[in-house]
Amino acid sequence: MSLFNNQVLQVALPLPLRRLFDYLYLEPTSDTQESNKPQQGQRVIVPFGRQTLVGVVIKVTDKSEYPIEKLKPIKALIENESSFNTQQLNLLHWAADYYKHPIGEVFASALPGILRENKTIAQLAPQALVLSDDKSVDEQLSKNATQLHKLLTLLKQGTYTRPELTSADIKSTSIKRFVDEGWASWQAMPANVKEVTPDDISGQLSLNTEQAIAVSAINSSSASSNVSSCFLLDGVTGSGKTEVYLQAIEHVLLKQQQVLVCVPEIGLTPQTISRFKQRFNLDVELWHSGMTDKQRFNTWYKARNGQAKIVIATRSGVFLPFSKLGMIVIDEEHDASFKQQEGFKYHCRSLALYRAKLANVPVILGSATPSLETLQNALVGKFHHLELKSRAAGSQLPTMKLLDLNQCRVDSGIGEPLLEKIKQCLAAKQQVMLFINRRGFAPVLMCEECRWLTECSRCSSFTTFHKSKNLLICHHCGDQQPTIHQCKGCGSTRLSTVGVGTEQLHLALQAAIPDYPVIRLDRDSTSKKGEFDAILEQINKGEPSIIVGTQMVAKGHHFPNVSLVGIVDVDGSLFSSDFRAPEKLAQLIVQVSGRAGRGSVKGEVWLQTKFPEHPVIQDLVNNKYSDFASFALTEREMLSLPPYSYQALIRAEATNEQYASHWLQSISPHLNQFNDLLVLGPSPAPMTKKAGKFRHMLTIQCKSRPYLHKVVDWLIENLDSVQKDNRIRWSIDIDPLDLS
DNA sequence: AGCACGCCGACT
DNA sequence: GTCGGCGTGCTC
Repeated sequence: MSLFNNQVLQVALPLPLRRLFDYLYLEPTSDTQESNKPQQGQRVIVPFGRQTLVGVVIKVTDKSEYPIEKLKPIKALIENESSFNTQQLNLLHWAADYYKHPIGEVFASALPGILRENKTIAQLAPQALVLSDDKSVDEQLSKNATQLHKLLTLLKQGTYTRPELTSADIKSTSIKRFVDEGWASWQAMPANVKEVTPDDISGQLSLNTEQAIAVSAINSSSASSNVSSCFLLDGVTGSGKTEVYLQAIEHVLLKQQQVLVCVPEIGLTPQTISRFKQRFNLDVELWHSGMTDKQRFNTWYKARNGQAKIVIATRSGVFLPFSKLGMIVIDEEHDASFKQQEGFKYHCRSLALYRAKLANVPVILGSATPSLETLQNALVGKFHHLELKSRAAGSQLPTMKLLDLNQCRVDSGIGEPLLEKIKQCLAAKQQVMLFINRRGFAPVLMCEECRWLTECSRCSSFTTFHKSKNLLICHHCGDQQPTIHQCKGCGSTRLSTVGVGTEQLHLALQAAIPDYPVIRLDRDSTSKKGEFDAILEQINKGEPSIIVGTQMVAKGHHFPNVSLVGIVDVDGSLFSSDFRAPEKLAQLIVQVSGRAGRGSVKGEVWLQTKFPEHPVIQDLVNNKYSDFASFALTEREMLSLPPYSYQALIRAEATNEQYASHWLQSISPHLNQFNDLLVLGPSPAPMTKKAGKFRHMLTIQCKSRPYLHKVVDWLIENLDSVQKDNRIRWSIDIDPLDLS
């Protein structure tokens, strides 16, 4: 069957299927209709089974693997232009391939929600009020209609969106009058790309030597456009990282390019935004999940037409359609929220590095506590390491105290000396903050007498106590042993679990210290909108109180009256089944140290432990983060853990507990054909929230990243034929951060 | 993922 | 006798 001029479109649909679907594109026959040549990246409406979907054209060709007579024609091209620029198309293909994720979902996740529907970009474009050519407005306006004259004067200068008019104190009745009389009309906002001049920038701070070196290193890299560079801006709290960002950004803006600033989910605070707005008299746009569809579209639109000079975004900002991207900044680059945990499990930092390479522009990764991955890249010279070691005058570090829980009475996880200290602080009208790591909590069985811990006999990690099954399970290799009741070191029967339950802490404190409020701050207590702000406001009153929180409190918020910080569950991190737990703990400690003791009172940070002589504990108390990091890197290298190896994790989910682990077990033998792989598991993951679903996982580890990817590609290609079982839901996580 | 078809249990 | 449970299979 000949297709004449008609073409086949390979279309990516928003489905969890790792394939494209072919459709016919029938050339419009009528001469009156303008011929829209389909092209890559264009959105199309297609019939799919009984439903109608919005897809993205991936390839335009003239043949199909599928019987051509069975192909359906597309319903329509949504518009006559691609929804993605070349850089995005390249990025998204790479991302789908690297993360082994269905390409349709990858493309869908890079579109603002509203464009996943049958709507054209033009019809959604922000509307601006434009003065009509008719010059008679002046005559028709009565002299004393001051409100109307005010609007007229504005419109003679340019076009304005409704919010802009509102903020210029224009009454909506005035606007209505102009539209009704035909003096002005709403039109799709023209690309209003203004040239950035030095006048748009004000309030630069003077730099110290380290900052100046950093700024000039970054600026000279973006000056020579053929060298793309990545910088690790490694600066302690208060060392002025933001000023370095701002001055590097300034340089890029003056070249008339755009800047993307990625921040952690909770990092988008009003303080951050206002710092940018104060410095730059330009469009600073936002991009995060709390925005409405319309707001998100507007940011997307302005990134695309070049009007947005700076976009401050959470992780998905890396997909925005910048027309002239000049630099990417990833602030707090170690933050785990840059990795998406659900669905398309990409890491914003990795995609930013690739995108910057495509655009030939620099990336700045900023942190006071760089991830070991990033630090390793700096060590081997892949990233330029810029260090800011001197901190601004006036801020002093808090004192670190180790509380040996073997030496005191402990009640509900709080050692008596800490409880006393808490009471003292409250009496002195100060605030106390207590941290607890709820995530990744896995109880390890420990001997109370000699502090021996239950170890896995097959690998060097500790086993997790599963009370319900009465088993000791190694979450690293999946090995299961019956629970022991006697210590293998000294024979004692006094075995207990390491780590504190979280729920009781809040209650126990309330009971122990009834005269002061105990404020809980975590995901559970702040799920509703506005709740978080209300709690923050209460804390900011500065009245004596105890704040109990997870890591989310440590980031970005300044509580001026906190003088004591307690980290309740240090041991849980030391013996966690997650090899990254000590790294996270070290980052947390540095972060909370920046929170304790602002103003006149010198702060204290207390760490509670039953293992005061543990090398990691000693390192954390006595040394800087950089010392801890190099120690930790050595250990990772010895154990061949990331970043000295690469991991892919297969998660399987089923309604029956056995299905998932059996299925994964049957996968393992097929991996024997590949050499130099370490296959760990299957091991159980903690139960999902959805009742009745059981999850297990299998980790594949390899020293070569390309080889690991080859293996995973083979698996995906063959999983269904080799091990067909549709009672199983499986997913792949490349470079997993959360091993639970 | 949807959305159908399909074959067995407790309802008017 | 039907409504509806979710197992199975397909979508260009």
